[in-house]
Amino acid sequence: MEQRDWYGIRQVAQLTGLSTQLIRKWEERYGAVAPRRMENGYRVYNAKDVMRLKQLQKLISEGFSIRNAVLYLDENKFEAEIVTDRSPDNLQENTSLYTTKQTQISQFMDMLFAFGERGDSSGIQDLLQKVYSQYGLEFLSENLLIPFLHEVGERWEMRVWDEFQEHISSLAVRDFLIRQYSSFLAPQDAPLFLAACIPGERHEIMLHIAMLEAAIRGFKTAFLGISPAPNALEDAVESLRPKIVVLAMTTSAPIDENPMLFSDLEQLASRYRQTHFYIGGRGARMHFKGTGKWLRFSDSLDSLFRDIEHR
Amino acid sequence: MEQRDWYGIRQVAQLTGLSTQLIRKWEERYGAVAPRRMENGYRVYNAKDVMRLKQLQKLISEGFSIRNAVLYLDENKFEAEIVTDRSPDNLQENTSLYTTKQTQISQFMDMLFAFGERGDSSGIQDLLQKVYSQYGLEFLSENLLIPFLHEVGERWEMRVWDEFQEHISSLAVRDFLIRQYSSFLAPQDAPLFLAACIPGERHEIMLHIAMLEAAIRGFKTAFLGISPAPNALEDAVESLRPKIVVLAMTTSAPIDENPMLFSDLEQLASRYRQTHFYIGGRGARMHFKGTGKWLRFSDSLDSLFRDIEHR
DNA sequence: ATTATGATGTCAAATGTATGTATAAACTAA
DNA sequence: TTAGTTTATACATACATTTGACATCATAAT
Repeated sequence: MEQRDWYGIRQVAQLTGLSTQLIRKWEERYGAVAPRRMENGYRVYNAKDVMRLKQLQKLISEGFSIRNAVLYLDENKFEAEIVTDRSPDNLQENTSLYTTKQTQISQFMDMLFAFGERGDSSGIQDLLQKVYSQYGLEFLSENLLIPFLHEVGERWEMRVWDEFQEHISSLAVRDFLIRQYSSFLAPQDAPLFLAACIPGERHEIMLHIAMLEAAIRGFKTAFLGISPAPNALEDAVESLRPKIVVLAMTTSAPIDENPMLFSDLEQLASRYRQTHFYIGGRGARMHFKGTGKWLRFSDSLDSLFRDIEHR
Repeated sequence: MEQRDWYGIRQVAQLTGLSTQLIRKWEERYGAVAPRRMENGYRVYNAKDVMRLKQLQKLISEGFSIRNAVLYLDENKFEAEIVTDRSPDNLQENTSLYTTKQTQISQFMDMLFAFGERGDSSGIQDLLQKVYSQYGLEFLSENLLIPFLHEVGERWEMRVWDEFQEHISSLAVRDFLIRQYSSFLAPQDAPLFLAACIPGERHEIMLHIAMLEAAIRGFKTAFLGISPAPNALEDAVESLRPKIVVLAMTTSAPIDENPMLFSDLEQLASRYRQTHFYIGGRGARMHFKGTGKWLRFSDSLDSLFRDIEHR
């Protein structure tokens, strides 16, 4: 999920904006987090711990005391694990101890498709919530979200599913993601992550996944939305001065409509060198051959951040 | 109302606008509420307590004394849910309260526009959250959301705002609404409320407001999304058998593209008589003259539900 | 008209709790 | 050494609770 899967207390402090002492006190007094320890006793945090701290900050900003915020999160965690038995009727849940991770994934997928088939948006969202809080975003995203969205699209194109099934399923995923990333509190001076669909593009969901990842990493996020006019992107960059701009291009349509698209963007990127411009998606992978100097291709935030570090 | 069912006195004060001292005094003197206590003696309120305090405020604003308001609520414990416009003994015209509310609204609006101006999505969402929990959806929707969205559109058309400011502001409102209504858990067998944009229509936000209202009223909600193909709506109705279908049509574009639109929909509606079909929005108000037999015009869920009852 | 009474919101003091920060002493790593 | 981590303790500020006082105002009694 992150560049690294563990953090020292100092890094956690920097990522959350909390002091190291406070992080320890929250652990001691309220059980806010439960980091593992190295042999020497040093605390070792994982990405989930960092997320939890950020969620606590968000709750505090909404009027919770830290004590109650922890209670609240723990309560919801409990609820999230009970939800398991809301499986559709035509599937009986197999809670055998011998289920491997693979079979569990395919069980989740089956449930998702069953929910989507009957247009049960909240069923989808509850399941995603459960998997998310149990296994984290990386697992959820790679093993469930992306394959699910992909096959939902397939089923629609193959006429296996009606359009409404595709729409409701996609929107359920979108709504889930929106709920997640708006539960993080980013510090005022955090760098900005701007996500936008390329003119002519209408698939926004991958961007929401990226935004959730960015929010977890401590960015403020802004979403420019579907198909903004060409100059809207420039206006936004000019005003917001984001650290990163990510553009989605899942189909070939945009390049058909405007063959100059990439060079236009490259030129825009060259004018704002404080901002890193990336383009991603299937459409971009197919057509964006020349790795531009200022506009680059990236399919995952992981590779994106690696790229930034090596610039 | 919310998923969570306990609040500290601080949050209750924030939610109701009462001071913590007053909340305690009301409890001590009149038994206004009876919160449980934590081990340390701190008060723990539940959603009912908060509701009750809000009802008391409403009664006081209508002229009741606090003492009588409590007595009134206790006497009418079972019908007290609807305490709307009951005339009190000594009704005094309190214009001061009204004007302060007016200035408060315009203050909120100013803040919203300030946030929107700098593309601060989470600023918008936090403010909406505050107003929502303090004054409820009706107030928020009528006095802030709809005027705000309206003027955001204006500013964009008048070139006062750039497109990105319009997009980010609208999306912030959308995300806020999505977060709200997905926090409602409707029972499995609740009637379904299906919202969809008419083919050619791309404004989805009003539908999200409607969905939130429906969720509050206990409906399961489903959102079919932007511009579904003509048959997608029929497929969805056929499969999901919603109790209510609401269609949004804010512009005139759809009727220009397909002059038969209304009669097509009327025909669809006539085939599913268990389902109530409504169409709303500025575009519909302008063009939908003949009040159809099965497809009807409605601009608010209030009027919609009144209409259903009188059918 | 003046006074007494009661209702109500606000304030203050005394006491305990919650929470963020600071320091000391021991230990670890580079 | 020097900087960072650990535990433990101390402390200040903010917050919660109880109790009672007080000012204001409307209403009833004088």
